[in-house]
Amino acid sequence: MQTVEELTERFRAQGLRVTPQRQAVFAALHGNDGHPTVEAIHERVSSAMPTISLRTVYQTVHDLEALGEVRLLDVGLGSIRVDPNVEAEHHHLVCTACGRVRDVQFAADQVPPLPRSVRGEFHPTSVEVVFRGVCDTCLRP
Amino acid sequence: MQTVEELTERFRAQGLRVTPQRQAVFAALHGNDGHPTVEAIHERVSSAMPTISLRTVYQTVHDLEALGEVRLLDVGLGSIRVDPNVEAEHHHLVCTACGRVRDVQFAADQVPPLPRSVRGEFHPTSVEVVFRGVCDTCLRP
DNA sequence: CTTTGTGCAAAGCCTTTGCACTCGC
DNA sequence: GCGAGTGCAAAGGCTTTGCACAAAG
Repeated sequence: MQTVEELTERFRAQGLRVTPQRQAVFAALHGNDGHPTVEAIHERVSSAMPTISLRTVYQTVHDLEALGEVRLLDVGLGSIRVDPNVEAEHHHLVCTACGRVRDVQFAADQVPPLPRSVRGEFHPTSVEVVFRGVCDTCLRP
Repeated sequence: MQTVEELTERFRAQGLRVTPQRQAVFAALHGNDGHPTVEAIHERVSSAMPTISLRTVYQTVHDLEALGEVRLLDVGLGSIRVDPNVEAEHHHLVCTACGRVRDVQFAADQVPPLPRSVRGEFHPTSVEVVFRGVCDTCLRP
């Protein structure tokens, strides 16, 4: 994801306004390699800006998604995860014990292609590989 | 998924009771190669048994999952999909236009392995590959 | 000044749950 | 009969939305 300054410019260029609240959300996500829930972003930003509402975070996150600056993941844990890593194609490891989501890269030739059996019948725009299991931290307590 | 009779026996063997409602849910799923939502199963069963409640469908579906007779998928479309195909390992094509989910098989050597970079740090129990895109039916109207 | 963003609270959607009644076993 | 299953309706998460006020451009 881009820096706060870059995002400020992109938002303005799109006719979107930039507020301190939005910049606080930008800052909370920039350089973050986690996959926070909207709630988690809200909590984090709240410490510096106690009146920010969840609504503002949801809207900012959706605007960021529309600009392609984040991806919103639904890994089946109930809440949406915000993934600020959009530069590199990657996939995910989901720990079913702690709910943490971790990125994992695939070598280009390891990304599964659409099987021949359905080529021509389905026109994919993206592939997502999700490994579910237990992370090391949860395995040895 | 197994037949209504087989499921009846398995349920009884587990100390679970078998009611006409549950058998109606079994029947709605057996031999179904779709991925209905709980709501869709409920509607379908309702035509023959108008008083069946959503609660009963949810509970039956969860019991089926506990016995490994169905898989519950969350493909990020809001509702859970019930996948009666548990015999063959397979993956999914999700049409972002109509919401339909279709099975797709991978050759054994095409299923992506956990990348070397994280081996030893994560202990997967399952891999899920989801292709998102548009199905043929939606492409040409 | 116009228009978008914000905060609050209420509503929506899907799923789960409490309770009393029913009915499998 | 005992206890799990059922139906109804209410409650629970998470996300979205209506409204009036605030503030960016």
